Amino acid sequence: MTRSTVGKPASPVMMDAKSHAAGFRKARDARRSELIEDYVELIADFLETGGEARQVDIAERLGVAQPTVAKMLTRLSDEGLIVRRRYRGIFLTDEGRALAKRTRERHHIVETFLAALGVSPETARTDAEGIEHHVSEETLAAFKRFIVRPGNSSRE
Amino acid sequence: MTRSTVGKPASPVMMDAKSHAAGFRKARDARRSELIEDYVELIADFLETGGEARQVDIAERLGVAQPTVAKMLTRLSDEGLIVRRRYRGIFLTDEGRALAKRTRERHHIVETFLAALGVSPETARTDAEGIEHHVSEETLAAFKRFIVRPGNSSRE
DNA sequence: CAAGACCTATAGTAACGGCTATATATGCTC
DNA sequence: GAGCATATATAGCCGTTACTATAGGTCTTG
Ligand SMILES: [Mn+2]
Ligand SMILES: [Mn+2]
Ligand SMILES: [Mn+2]
Ligand SMILES: [Mn+2]
Repeated sequence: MTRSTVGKPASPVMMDAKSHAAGFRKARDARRSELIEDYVELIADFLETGGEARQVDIAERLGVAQPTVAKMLTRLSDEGLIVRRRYRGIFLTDEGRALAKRTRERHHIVETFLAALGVSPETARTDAEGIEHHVSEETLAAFKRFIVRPGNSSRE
Repeated sequence: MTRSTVGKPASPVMMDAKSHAAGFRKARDARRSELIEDYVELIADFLETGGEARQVDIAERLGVAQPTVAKMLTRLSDEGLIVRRRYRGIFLTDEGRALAKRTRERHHIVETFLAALGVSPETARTDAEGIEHHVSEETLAAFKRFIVRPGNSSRE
């Protein structure tokens, strides 16, 4: 419609539509992998803290019902990230282990960064749980730099 | 590390299950409001940059199909955030406008923060689109502090 | 004012992620 | 080894967010 902007008070211009859409798309993609990442990371936690990764344990940790976990595990299994051994627990494939490693490192960096920024440990933990999935490599690098030398991150 | 037990190679302990679950729950809740926030913010952008907020425009910006927008708008309308005027575009209710304001401020702070941290404008924009929805008030305050005085964020 | 362009609505489908209820398999204990 | 407790699987439901295809309005323009 582009009605003639005569007396209008300097309306700022929106960003390029294509870039905007690309940003939203990326966020949607991240949303789709959030759960997978959390599951794989959690399973790795269980396995490496000496315990087994059983459905009931995972369900309790995530705060969801056991059948919800069962269904999700089918998806993880379909994607080749885990192996299920009935009544023996869940195990990670090589691919799953690799994803868990990356994911956990990223999670740790995000949480540590928030704490370094002055956020309380409790909030850092909570916020990191969601933020982690939307942090690009570049931003992650910036977080790392800040953790090492707070205050030296951007000023040249 | 608690290397008390013999043989076993220092298995660290997982955090409290209840807190863990609470964190996941909060992230899930945030996920449910992500879309609503993005829509309302985007509609406000359209309206305040002199244009109209039409379904086709919104669809293009978000990178989704028009019927997807139509359905989502029904939800926004049901929740009292918008008013639809056929062929005249979408308008925000008072409640919608209030949500848009909060959301946009938060978005802006997150993006500005990332840039201040040394992240490229492009990446800052992209990452902020996802991160914004998972940033608590406390973290937002920390971001603001950093923007004002980079490097002075974590001192008491 | 009629045609066509453009916008919106609706129908039908699918994947995902959650739930409850219930069936079945396994492991433990006596 | 039988019984019971526990873990897992399955069925069926729902809401959300996407899609395509298509029908139906409205606006503009020749
Ligand atoms: Mn995580
Ligand atoms: Mn997470
Ligand atoms: Mn936003
Ligand atoms: Mn967003």
